[in-house]
Parts: sequence; structure tokens; C-alpha cells
Amino acid sequence: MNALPILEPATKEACCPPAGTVLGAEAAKEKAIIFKALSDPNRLRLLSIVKAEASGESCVCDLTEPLDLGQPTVSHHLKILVDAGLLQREKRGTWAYYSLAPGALDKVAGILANL
Amino acid sequence: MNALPILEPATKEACCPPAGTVLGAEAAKEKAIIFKALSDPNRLRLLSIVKAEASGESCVCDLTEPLDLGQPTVSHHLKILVDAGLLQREKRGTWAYYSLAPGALDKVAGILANL
DNA sequence: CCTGAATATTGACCGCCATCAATGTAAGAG
DNA sequence: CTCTTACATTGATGGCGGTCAATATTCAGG
Repeated sequence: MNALPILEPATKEACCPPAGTVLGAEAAKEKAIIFKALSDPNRLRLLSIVKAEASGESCVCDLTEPLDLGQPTVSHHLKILVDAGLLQREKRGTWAYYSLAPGALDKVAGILANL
Repeated sequence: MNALPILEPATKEACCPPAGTVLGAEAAKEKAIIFKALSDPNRLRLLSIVKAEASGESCVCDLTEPLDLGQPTVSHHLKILVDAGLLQREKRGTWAYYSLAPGALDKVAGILANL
């Protein structure tokens, strides 16, 4: 039940990679998981809502209504976003609070730039 | 047979959107199409190969071998990337040359930043 | 026109995914 | 301990998506 960490070297290259290399098969597979997490309209909206929240975090009950989806479906999408490293989950009492994983969106932008 | 243009207003907002809004349903659907195009390992490798090419463009025959995929499958992936606005296609003689669509990757980075 | 080469399209198969109903789990209230 | 609330998990279902074989199209050469 662990959330497969997408093992990430954080900043493997200081800035820009050699720029002459081509994406390998398994590297492509890892990065595709992140984009697959972003490839669903409802998950994009989930990220947008969480980001727009002033407190920086939202509970599941606040996310169910605006998407017009069932609670199990929302939990499913949130799990996918957490597994992809895009969201963080913190449980306080009965509630589960989700927030943007720090630097996650920048990391995705870096993937695009380096491709 | 037209390639559904993903109708794109280019630069609808000069720079940054209001930043207080939340992603709407149909806006999320449009943007999800782009990420869906990026959500396949082989398509990520296609983009990487095209980008790494010194001439800036590649023909299908050069893309089939490194991916270890059949020619129809590669053409199918290329069509998805073109429809998403990520690649450009130019046919010269019997060959079809694919190149990165100008500013496409920057646009995706912008989507992430504005979310 | 005919042939061959490069690419696109079609049809079919199969696995993955989004969704929901039902159930399970965990924590606070009484 | 019991009940309720908030969330996660399971199982089932319908549809989308990646892949290939076969075929169509388009173009250059003879």
C-alpha cells in the first residue's frame, strides 16, 4: 500500500542536461505516469481547486461537490495524483487534507523543457 | 478528415490569468487532451527524438526503428501529437517530415503554471 | 500506365481506466 | 460500547486507447 515514490533524483543535473541525448524507454515510462495523472479533466480541476484554496489545502468533502462526482471517484483521482507526486495528503482527525506537493509543477515543467 | 484544430486563441491573456479562478469543465477537457497526448511513453520518446534531431525534423522511417513499433502505430502516435498541437507535419514528396510545433512546449508549461 | 516505396487509414483485439454501488475502516461524540 | 461522520477500498461495468495485420493512398521513376 506504499505510494510508489517515482524515485526522483531531485536535481540530477544542475541546470540543463547534455541536450544531445534521447529519452530512454524506462525514463519515458516514468515520466508518462506523471502526464497520465494530468490527462484527466477532473484531475486537472482537482489540482486547480487545491491550488486556488487560500489555506493551500482542501478536504475531500470540499472537492466532491464542484466536480459533480461521487466520493469514491474523487478519492480515486486524489490517490492517482498523490501517487504521481503532484499532491500531498495529511490526515487530521477524521478529515484528509490535500495540498500541492512542493515543487511538483516545476518538476513537470522541467521535464517538458529537457524532454 | 480534418485534424480538429483544438481551437487555440494563441495568447488570449497577455500574461497571467486572474489567478483567483478555478479551471472550468470544458477548459479542463481541452487541456487534458494535450496531457493525454503526452501520457504515452512512446509519444514522449517521439517528441524527444524529433527535438534532438539536428535538422529539427524527422521522417516516419527514422522514427519506427528506435521505438520498436510498427509503422502504422508510429503514424497513429504522430497524428495524436499533431492533433494536440505539439508536432507539425510537412510532406515533401513521398516523405513526411515531423517537427516540434513552435512554442508548443512553452504553452504546456504555461498551462501548468496557471492551472 | 505500371511498379515500387513511404505513409496513412481501417478493422479488430485486448487491456487499462473512469465511474458507481456497496462495503470497510477509522476517529470523534455521546 | 454504540452511533455517526469522513474517507478509503473492493468489485463490477462500460468505454476508451495502444497495437498490429491488411489495405488504401500518394508520389517518384521508368
